Formats: sequence, structure tokens, C-alpha cells
Amino acid sequence: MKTSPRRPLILKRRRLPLPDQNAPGETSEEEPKRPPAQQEPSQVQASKEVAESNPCKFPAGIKIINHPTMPNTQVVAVPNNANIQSIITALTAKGKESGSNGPNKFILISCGGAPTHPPGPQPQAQTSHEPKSTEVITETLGPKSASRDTNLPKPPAALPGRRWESYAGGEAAGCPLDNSLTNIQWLGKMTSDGLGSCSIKQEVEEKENRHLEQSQAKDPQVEGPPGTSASWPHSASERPPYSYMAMIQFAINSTERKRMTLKDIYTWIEDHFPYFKHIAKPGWKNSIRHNLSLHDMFVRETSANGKVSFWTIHPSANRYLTLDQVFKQQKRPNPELRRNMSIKTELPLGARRKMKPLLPRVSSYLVPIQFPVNQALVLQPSVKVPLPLAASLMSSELARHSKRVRIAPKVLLADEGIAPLPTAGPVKEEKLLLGEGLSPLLPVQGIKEEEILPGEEAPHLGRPIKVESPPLEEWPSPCPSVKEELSQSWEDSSHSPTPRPRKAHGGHKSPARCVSDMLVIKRRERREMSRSRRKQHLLPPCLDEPELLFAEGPGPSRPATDLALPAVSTRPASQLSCSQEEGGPFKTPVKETLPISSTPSKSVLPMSPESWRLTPPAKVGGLDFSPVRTPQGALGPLPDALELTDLGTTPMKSVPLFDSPRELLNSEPFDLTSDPFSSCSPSDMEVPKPGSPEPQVASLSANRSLTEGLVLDTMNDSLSRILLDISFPGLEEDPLGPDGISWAHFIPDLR
DNA sequence: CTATGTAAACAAC
DNA sequence: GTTGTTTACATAG
Repeated sequence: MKTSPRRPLILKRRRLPLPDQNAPGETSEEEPKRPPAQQEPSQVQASKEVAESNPCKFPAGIKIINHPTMPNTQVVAVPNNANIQSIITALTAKGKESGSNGPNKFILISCGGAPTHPPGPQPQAQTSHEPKSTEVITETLGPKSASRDTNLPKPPAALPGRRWESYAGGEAAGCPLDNSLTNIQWLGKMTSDGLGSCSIKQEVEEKENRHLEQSQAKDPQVEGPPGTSASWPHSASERPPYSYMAMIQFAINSTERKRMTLKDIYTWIEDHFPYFKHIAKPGWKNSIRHNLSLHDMFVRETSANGKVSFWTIHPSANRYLTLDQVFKQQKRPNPELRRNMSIKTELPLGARRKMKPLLPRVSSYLVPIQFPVNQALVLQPSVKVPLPLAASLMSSELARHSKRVRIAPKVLLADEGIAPLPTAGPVKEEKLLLGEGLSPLLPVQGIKEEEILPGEEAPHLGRPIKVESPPLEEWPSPCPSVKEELSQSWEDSSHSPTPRPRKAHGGHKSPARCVSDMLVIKRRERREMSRSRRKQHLLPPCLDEPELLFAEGPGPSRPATDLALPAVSTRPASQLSCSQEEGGPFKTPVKETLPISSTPSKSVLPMSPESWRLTPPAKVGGLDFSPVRTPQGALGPLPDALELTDLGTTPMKSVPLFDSPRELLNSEPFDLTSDPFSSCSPSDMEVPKPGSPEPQVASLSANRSLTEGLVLDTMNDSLSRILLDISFPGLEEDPLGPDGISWAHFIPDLR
């Protein structure tokens, strides 16, 4: 390779001055918190017994039932006016008591009156219906909102601490820790952590931070306390099973400010993974740099004075993984997990290249949940789902796709940051979006696409969700420099069908098909991209990133396993391969276009896929929570999307995780209140449909609703938002009609 | 094909 | 020399 004749010329790059970009934001850096890793024990087994529902009541009038298909998981219907915190606290306690064998995961949904759909407001009231199936999807990612919370838990000083931080939930150890960062208990406390403060004198701070960071980096202890530490346990000579990308993330996330200079990154890696210090060829540093430049998730920030460059992880993409966390997971008791881990770890040595080590990124909670309502009812989603889509999805391909579960597709985060989120208003948090970012229009289309293009994975659909949210605020300024560019370019690429130099795709067909065309385009682009890799768009979380989730299926397909997913979910898995990027297809050209940054590619215009982000505005504006925002506003698709996408399989990042429950709570007023149905409400759901041809689809939508709920995992002490896709196949027949339905119907026990 | 790893050419400091 | 970008190529899955 070296001199390959083909080597393209490199155009000159100019660096933008961006003087102070960061200034503004600096503060933002704040640290996010930590991510909770979610894990779940996925034990498959359980299914049934658990299923039995035992409704328990909580103080607040909460109804709790065992999830029919997910082991150790209970569905908690929370009255609108209930005190969520207290409920969470109670559930946490309960979960901890139960330990790994008992219910340790709770899906909270509001049962209060659903505005729109009356019948069910109070779940209690309801009778029984059968719910058909529900799917929950969530993502664990964690970008949290800006809010910051930083790490609460940790000692501020944190210095070296980070390693210790780990704690992580102790789960593994079996300790019920409450200390975990995500622990709910903090909720109450955290209010004002120190976190908030940010900046001000940036420079000063920067310096300070740097020190800290450096110090951390240097910490010798790398290995530190065994339990905690992160250092790579294996012999120094062994190459760690983590990709460069993962290691970079670990390094960056090990600092409080979540940023690190290149040099510190080198140092951190050397300290934690002796292999690089002693054995690896010097070229590893080149690789680090390469990775930093290549992946959009890594954002370079310049200090106020412009002299120091810090590398940060885009909040939208940052899962806040730390080596400790990962490590702990590995330790996890759960056999399956271990298996996975071990595999990973072990592998590598020999095979060096194989490191794919990152933890399996699971899509966390994307697991679909089915509520069997009544057994009888347990419908198969299929019933209603008949969509062609479904069929197609189901098709072998999908199944096949299961190959990898990618959690995070590379969606483009690009926008993320940028996007000023329209609404932003609500919370900073992210909102989730489901669906893909296709054009608003079609929900169905997605389907078609697939049909059309079988080969691919469900492209966009898959893309699922996204997350959005970049907490704008969080990203400080820096982004601007890079990001801006990015944003533009990205979008362009995606959208504009036009210009792609490369393939002309041929004419687009009719406008109507735009969508599909677009999709196609994307694919092509993707391919193109593959050739040259430009900066990878942020992916939602990058694929590679290490995810903590556990669940990932061990190997196989089941991603969601954690939860014990129902089979259903699993199967589909698929696809989604996530459209990874989408981004700008062309590599080269970009540069020229955008003189600005060197990396043009990213920048392409914003329209594309990401559009969802943009789009939502209208809707988005709404609540954060509830309604699912569909990417583009096309809600309609959601349902479909969900299915199609395979939520289960697909990674959706959308769901925001909250590092700490507290965060979650704070972030928004929860809307548990909103009733599922309400959310479904027509407006949203329907909207999308515009084009959807299929009646079926329509029906689906009618019967299905998306709503947001929360998943409380006491094993992790994590609280995540999730989207629930509830379908009621039988509803039509139901006298009440879809609208009238309430959870209660489905879950009699809720009462 | 994709994701990753490596090497390398350049550019800007 | 360091830091960043971007290609090219290789390879495992």
C-alpha cells in the first residue's frame, strides 16, 4: 500500500479558525452522566412462569403484572398523577429484593386517563382486554440530555476515580448496589449537583480539566483495584479485545469532561492496555488518529484559545461506556453474558484482527414485548401485521439478518448536534424517534422498499430510530466547527438524489417513488461509502462502540435477548442493518465543496435521512415523551416501522437512556401519564399514512399505538425510556374500538 | 458488504 | 515532530 499509484491526491485542507467556538459551549461539555448500562439478564427461560401475572399493588395505586413473555419483567401501570419517583424507588427496592431471579425489570406505562381515548384512562378501571402484543423498543444509548448530571455519583474529584466508578451497578457482584450511578436513589438527591456549573472561565477550567484528565490518564493504577479497574487484565502482551474506537471511547469517557487530547488518549490506552505500550507497533497511534478522524462520533473541540484540541464524543453517540463498565459486564454472572464476553476476549489473541470485541451492542431494549393479554388473545402480531411488510420482513432475509445485531446503526447522527431541534423546547433530552427518517410520507413505503429491494436490509426502516438528541446544549461549541460542516454535507448527500456523481441511479422514477428512490440511493451511497471511508457519520452510536448492554444475544441473533424477548421480536431481527450511514457518498468531492473542513463528507446536507430530526419539529414540539416522534414527522410509519424494522433486532437508538433515573425524571415530566393510547392518538399515527396504500397498514395503525414508557432495570439501576408499540389485532372487532382500548383491556391484571 | 486494522501521503501547526 | 485527514488496501465475518 504504500505507494499505491492510485493514491489520490490530497487536496489541501484548511483549517477553520473557529476561534472560539467552544467558548460557548464549553460548558456544555458537561458531562453526561454515565450511562447505565442496561443489561438484562436475559434469561431466556423464564418465560412462562413469570408470565403469570400477579398483580401487585403499589402504594400509589400502581398496577403491576408480570410480563407474559419476558422473564423477570413486569409491567407497571402508573396512574397519571402518581409520584413516579416514589414508584421507581419502590420498584427498585422490589427488584433488588428479588435479585436476579425475581422481577428486576419494570416497564412503566401510564395508565392514567388517556386523554384521547377515554376508556382506559385508568387502567384500573378497565376490564380486561387482551392486549395483543406490544413491543417495546428502546435504546439504551445514552446520551443523555444535556442535563447534566454528570456523574453524580462519583466523587467529584473523581480523579482517578473513574475507575472506580465503575461500580456499575454492582450487579455482577451481586451486590445490590444502590450506588450505581444510575441508581434511582439519586434521583432525589441530585438536584443540583455540582455539575452544572460549567464553565465560565473556560480556559481556566480547561486547564484544570486537563490536568485532571491527564492525571487520570496517567493514573498508574490503571490496573487499580482489581475490581474496579479498568485496565486490561490480561497480560500485557495480549492485545485487548476492543477496537480502537472503543478504546478511544473508554479513554474519553474516563474523564470527567468527556474529552481528551490526543496525547492523553494515547497515554490512557497505554496505561490501560500495556500491549500498546510495549508491544504494538508504533503505528497504533496512527490508527488512533485515523479512528478519531474517521468516525463522526469523535468530535474535536478546540480550546478557547485555540491551542488545545480535545477530542470528545458526540453526545448523541456517546454511550458513556467506560472500560470499567465493560469489564464488569464481562464479569457478569450471567452465563450467557459471560459466554459472550469470554468469547470476545479470548478470541482475539490469536486472531488479531478479530477483535470485534466490543461488547455486543445490543439494542438494548429494543426488545419487543408482547403482552399476551389473555392467552387466548395472545395474538400474534402477525395477524394484524399481515402487511406485506411483515411478510417480507419475516422473510428469510430478515431472519437471516439476525446475524448481527447491530444496535446502532450508523445512522447518521450527523445532524444531531446540529439540529437545533426544532422543538427543542421540551426537554433537552432526546426524543426518540422511531421510524426511520424517511420522508414523512410513507410509512408504507418503507415497506415497499423492502419489497422492492429485498436484498437489503430494511434499510431505512431499520434505521430506526434515532435518537436525536443531541442535546444541543451539551455540545458545546465545538461542534460547530466540525459539525456544521457535517450537517450540511450530510444532508445533502442523503437527500439530494441528484447529484450524486457516482451512480446516477438512473432516473428516478416517478416522484412518487422518491422515497424509495432515496432509499436506493442511500444504499448505493452506502456502497460507495464503503469504498472510501470517510468520516463515519455518527452513528447513532457507533456500531462498534461497545455497548454495554448485555443482552445481546450471545452470539446469535437475539439481540434483545436481554429481556427475554419474545420470540417474535427476535426473529425479525434483522435488518436494519442500519443504514449506516448515509452520508455523503462521495468522498472526495466533498472536500472541494466544502473548503471548510477537511472532511467534507460528513457535511453533506442535512436533509437526508436524518431528516427525521429535522422534521419532527412540528410534532416534536410536542412533548417529549409521548408521542413518538417520528422522524420526519411521519408518524405513520412508526408502527410499521417498528415492525418492519424489527425493532427487536434493529437497533434503535432512539431511546434515550437516562443515566440515572433521576435524570430521567428531571428531564421531563414524565408523561407516563399519557396513555398509550393517547399517544397513539390518531393524529400522530395517522398522519403518516398519507400514502400508505395498504389498508392493512392502516388498520394496523388503528390498532396499534406507540407510546412511551419507561423501563426500570433494577439490575442496572437504569431507567430508560422506551417506546411501546402496542398492537391490538383483534381490536377491530372489539366493541370498544381501538380508541376505546386501554391497557386495562389488555392487561386485566393491571387493575 | 461491512467493520476494522494498517500504512501512508499530506496538510497545518 | 505532532496532530488531523483522507486514501488505499487487507481481512474477518
